[in-house]
Amino acid sequence: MARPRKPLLSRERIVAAALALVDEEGLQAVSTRRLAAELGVSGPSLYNHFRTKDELLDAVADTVVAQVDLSMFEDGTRWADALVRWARSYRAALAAHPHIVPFLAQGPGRRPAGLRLADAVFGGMVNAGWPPGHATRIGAMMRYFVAGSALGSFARGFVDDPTAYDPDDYPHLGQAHLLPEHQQRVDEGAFETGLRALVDGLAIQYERLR
Amino acid sequence: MARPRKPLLSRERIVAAALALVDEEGLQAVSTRRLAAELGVSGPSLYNHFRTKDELLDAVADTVVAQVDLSMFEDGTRWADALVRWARSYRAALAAHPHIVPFLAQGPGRRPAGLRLADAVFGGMVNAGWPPGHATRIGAMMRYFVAGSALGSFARGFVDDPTAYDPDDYPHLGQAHLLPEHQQRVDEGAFETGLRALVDGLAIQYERLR
DNA sequence: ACCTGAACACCGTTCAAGT
DNA sequence: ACCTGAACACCGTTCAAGT
Repeated sequence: MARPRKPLLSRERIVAAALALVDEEGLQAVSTRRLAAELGVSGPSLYNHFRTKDELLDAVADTVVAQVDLSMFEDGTRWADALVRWARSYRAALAAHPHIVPFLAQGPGRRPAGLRLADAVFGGMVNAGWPPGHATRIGAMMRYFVAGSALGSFARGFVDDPTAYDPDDYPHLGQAHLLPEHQQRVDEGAFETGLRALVDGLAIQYERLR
Repeated sequence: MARPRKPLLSRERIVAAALALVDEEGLQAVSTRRLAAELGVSGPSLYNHFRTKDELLDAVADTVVAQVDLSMFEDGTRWADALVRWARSYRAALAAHPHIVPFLAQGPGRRPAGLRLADAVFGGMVNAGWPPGHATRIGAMMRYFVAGSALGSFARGFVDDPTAYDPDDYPHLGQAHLLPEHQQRVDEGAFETGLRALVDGLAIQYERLR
């Protein structure tokens, strides 16, 4: 076939196919050959659009982070409410694509959407009266919490098998085998509880600064 | 060579070598052939001791989690102080081996040390008077925060290059290029700030239960 | 510029063969 | 039981060749 008159691929098409594959079958399913096959081309074709597979995954990660709503840092919302709304949007964006989170959580690097996110939360906190050092730590701790919550379900981390929890070894885990079936309620409840606690705790620190 | 009179390998030796390799060169450096070479044997030999590479990594993850101190849940420490001490030990254990965290954060599964940890924190919170549902959420949210903080440095996620942060695009990131060189202070400060906020926020919820 | 097949140096895992 | 080499079906990436 060689070069077609109209390109078969584009960065956008490749990223979309890669994200679909990550979501359906996990990060390890994304091989250059497999991804190329989904797109109807041969493996090396991808290297006309991305220099390495890592650069491709960077682009995938950035489209996920680009979904996070940042408007609350510029529309006059008070800082504590802004953090809550932002954290929910941030978690929703990441939890929709959990298999890319380990990759994405390595930091923004040079990814534009990651940097915009860091810029927005830092700027929002500074404008709300937090000293820069505190603003940095708030951005960091929120990323810890959100990335950790999207990285893997707490509830689904337990096996769905009562015999896995010997009462002699684990006296308090008698109900743990029920966690997987309540996955969404447990994980969202824990996220909301933690988010509430984090923001309440920050409010105490904010008062001390006055 | 075939079978030696005394086994060349053991699960313990394999796990120790794998952990060293993960720490020095990252998870992707741990291939069966490479690991076997470090141990002076051929690749397939590992399959006499572990059924799959994943089972081997499970064992590596479990030795890391086994380092976490759980004594504060049984020595009469009050719940809030116990959570703080536990979280610090938990984070220290994971942050010492950051490359295994994405694997480990998928949940305890059937790993004994992971289950002991879940059992201890849940039992500790229930014994302190938290209702079981709250105790579950506390365990989950602490895992989110600790795993997220150990998964990747916040500070090192930024590139060490002033020109990477165009003021037109990122008006508040003028100092971001300095973050990597203060990595430890920034990350530990953010962890301590977040931990304080989480526990203070939980204390408010605890009061409401009375 | 953008695709191809061939090639290189790797993977995880299975298996028959050796002691 | 526990090691080996050979083999299978994969990897990421490079590169010369094609239009």
